[in-house]
Amino acid sequence: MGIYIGNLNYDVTEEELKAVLTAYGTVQKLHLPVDRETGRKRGFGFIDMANDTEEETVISELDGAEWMGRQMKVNKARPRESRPNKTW
DNA sequence: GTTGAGCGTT
Repeated sequence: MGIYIGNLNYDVTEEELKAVLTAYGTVQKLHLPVDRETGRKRGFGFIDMANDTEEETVISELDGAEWMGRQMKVNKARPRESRPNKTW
């Protein structure tokens, strides 16, 4: 299970995000999705920590924390497969 | 400005 981070500043980059997360553990994966049709940032991201303990630490330390001028929402991520229905 | 990809079908 990865971690979901929402309400990010749209200008935040992967390396900036990773720099923050590294302070609480080992970042294994990091993903900042971009809108597939427009190519713009979406203001949220996903990360994977080395273990559950670090995961909990990141969530408890960063959820609701103000960063880059906005309060991050940090939580356990949901499975990717659960896609809302698209027309196709 | 809050849950990732890919393919118009894996």
